[in-house]
Amino acid sequence: MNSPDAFNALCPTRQILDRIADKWTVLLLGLLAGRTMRFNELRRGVDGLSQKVLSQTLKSLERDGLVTRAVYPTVPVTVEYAITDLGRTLAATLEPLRLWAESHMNVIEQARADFDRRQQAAA
Amino acid sequence: MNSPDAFNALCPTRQILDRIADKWTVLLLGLLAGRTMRFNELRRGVDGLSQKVLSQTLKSLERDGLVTRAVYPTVPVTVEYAITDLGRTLAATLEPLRLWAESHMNVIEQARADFDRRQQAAA
DNA sequence: GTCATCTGGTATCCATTGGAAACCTGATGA
DNA sequence: TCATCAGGTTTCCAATGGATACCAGATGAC
Repeated sequence: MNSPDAFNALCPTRQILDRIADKWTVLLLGLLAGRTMRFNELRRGVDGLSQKVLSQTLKSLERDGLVTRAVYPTVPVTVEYAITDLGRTLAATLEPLRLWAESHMNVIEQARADFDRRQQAAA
Repeated sequence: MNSPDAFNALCPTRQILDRIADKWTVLLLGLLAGRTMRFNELRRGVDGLSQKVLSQTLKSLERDGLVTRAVYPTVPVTVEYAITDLGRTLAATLEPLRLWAESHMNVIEQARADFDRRQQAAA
């Protein structure tokens, strides 16, 4: 048995990395790490996330054992999504990513402006 | 000026998160954190990454100030990509992600098998 | 009685993206 | 004279993404 290696396209970790290195996953697990939430609540919490993609993303998170899905036969139906212990370990890994983006926003925007100006000058 | 918030679709951090939460970015910065590398060297290092996408990804990493690109007029031409200090802070944030994928591979695969079996049983 | 509303989805359609493969330049070696 | 190298760009097709419409089933407003 070979050791896991995400640099190898055939290693299962590659596909796992593909799923977890995803902006919607980062944001959804960020919310669910705080508390259990309902479908439309998640949708409202993550601006710009369509119903279709939310549904797909939650399904794959559930399949991977990162969240659980509970249906309550109320009217209208209530569906609650909760993070699992495994999901919590991933959320702890993903949170720094969101925080990095937020704290380096200005530096990145400056770098982009500089790059674009150089490109402009070269043309 | 509002504080950065990746949950808001219009915040620049959302777009930044979209770029950094990407499997190719994780793997490329993982390699470049080790040492400066050439174009085809990176391609060989990241199995399954096409030339087109490598070129695009490197270009956006350069624009964001995460890597630098140096061209040497040898024959054939030599192009070296090096990580920047800013890129190094991101690489440090992304590495745990790759390690998480590698260390939880078995748990995830087990969860998937369980899920699929339950789905099968329900059908 | 009838219509609009709620939830948690699917179904459909089109635009964007991704990957595979071919092509390109320009010099060099067989 | 032809193949080869690096570092791309171009082209083509398949897969994904997002916007929108639709669905069930009950409930509340009118």
